[in-house]
Amino acid sequence: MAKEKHPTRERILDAAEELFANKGYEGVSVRQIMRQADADVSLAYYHFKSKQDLFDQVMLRRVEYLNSIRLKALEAVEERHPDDAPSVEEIIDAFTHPLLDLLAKEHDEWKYYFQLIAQINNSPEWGGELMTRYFDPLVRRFIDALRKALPDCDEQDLFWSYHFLSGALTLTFAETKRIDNLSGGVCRSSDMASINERMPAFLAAGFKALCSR
Amino acid sequence: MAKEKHPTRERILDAAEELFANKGYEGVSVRQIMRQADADVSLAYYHFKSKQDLFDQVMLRRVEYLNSIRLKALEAVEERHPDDAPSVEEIIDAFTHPLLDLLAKEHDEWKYYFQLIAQINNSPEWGGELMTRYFDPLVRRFIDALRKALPDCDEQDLFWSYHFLSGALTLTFAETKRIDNLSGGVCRSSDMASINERMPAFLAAGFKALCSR
DNA sequence: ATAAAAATTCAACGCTCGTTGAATGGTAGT
DNA sequence: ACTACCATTCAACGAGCGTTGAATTTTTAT
Repeated sequence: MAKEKHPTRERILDAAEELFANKGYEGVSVRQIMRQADADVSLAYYHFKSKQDLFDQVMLRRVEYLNSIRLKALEAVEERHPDDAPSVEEIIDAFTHPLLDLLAKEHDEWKYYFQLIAQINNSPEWGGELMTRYFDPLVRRFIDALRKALPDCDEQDLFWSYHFLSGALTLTFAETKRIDNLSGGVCRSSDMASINERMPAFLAAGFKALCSR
Repeated sequence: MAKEKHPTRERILDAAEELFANKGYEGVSVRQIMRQADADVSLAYYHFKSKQDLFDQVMLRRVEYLNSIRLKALEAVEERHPDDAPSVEEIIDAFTHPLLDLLAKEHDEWKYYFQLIAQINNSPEWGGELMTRYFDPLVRRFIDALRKALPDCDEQDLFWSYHFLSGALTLTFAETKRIDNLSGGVCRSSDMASINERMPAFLAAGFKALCSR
């Protein structure tokens, strides 16, 4: 496993990320995290202020990079269309593709982070606030782009469409293997290439259907 | 509040349902549940075998009724089409409408149960297994109906489409208020009528787009 | 080599956790 | 009135919780 490559602080973040993703914030103790990180319990409180702070740092570690690559993907699409508006599908693809590509890598570096986001997005307690805090500016940027691509779209239709998109995307992150059972092995939760092929088309059709009623 | 109407066992289930939905299974203690149910801690272990059993009974209490009304809705749609196949939108509507109607009631009887389902569906740990156990027969029935409505659809496209549907639907259950913030008040998470108007059309367009590529 | 700073270890705090067993009250049938 | 039986209360168990302070080792800078 060669765990000793990383400095302690990162090993703690790695362990916390994986365990929070699997069991939820309350389902994991600091002691369990530090056991997995192979370090003394009190080191958690040397490197972080509290369990909650550790959780926050797990979230923050990756969120900026995530937002930056998604913004770049959107800007690239827009630069490809200096005159007209990009298609709905292109915009949605810029929103989802960067994430699914990270998940498609053979190592698990991003897997647990996205599982965590899936849980947060669907948590009545923290879902609204955390997702807003971390992703709102980027999401507004994408919705602006979609509004331009669908100039006659009612605002409610636009936001509800994004809501459906968000649900479909984050359930994909959870990788619960439900679809593996349901499909009898025809589909696999971890098969991001298949999702990449299908999700933007599926969602773009939904946007267009709602916004041109 | 007039809590004393219900027998103890139901009061415990009510309290557990609400607290599990808000904080997750591990985020709530049996003591908290019994405090909210206004009963002694040990009564939890008189009426239920363990905390896990209490959770299971919370799930089981409503799942049969849920499956029965959704099956009836599908059968009603099919009876309306004795010769041809029902439309994709009608089938999806039968899948979602009964649930959203329960959520639309002014009291909160069903709210917490659906929030719980939203969390479970997106939980890497239990999501696949629990959802499969409780909803698989019904879901297979609906997918069969959709397959008939989309006879040329590839199996992978069909299952992935259902996956996107499931994500969109369960995020709606979570009622995280994220869309309230994002839309600046234009949309409200609790506005099931608005979702009822839009979700079947959105998802049906997605199914059709994927299945006729 | 030495002093300062960073990282790690050890022991412990008060508290809550899930769970249990034994004692008590209430209610129905005889 | 007596007896079962169902429902509830009370007290407690060992274990694990988040967190802290002080002592110790390791690294860095002079």
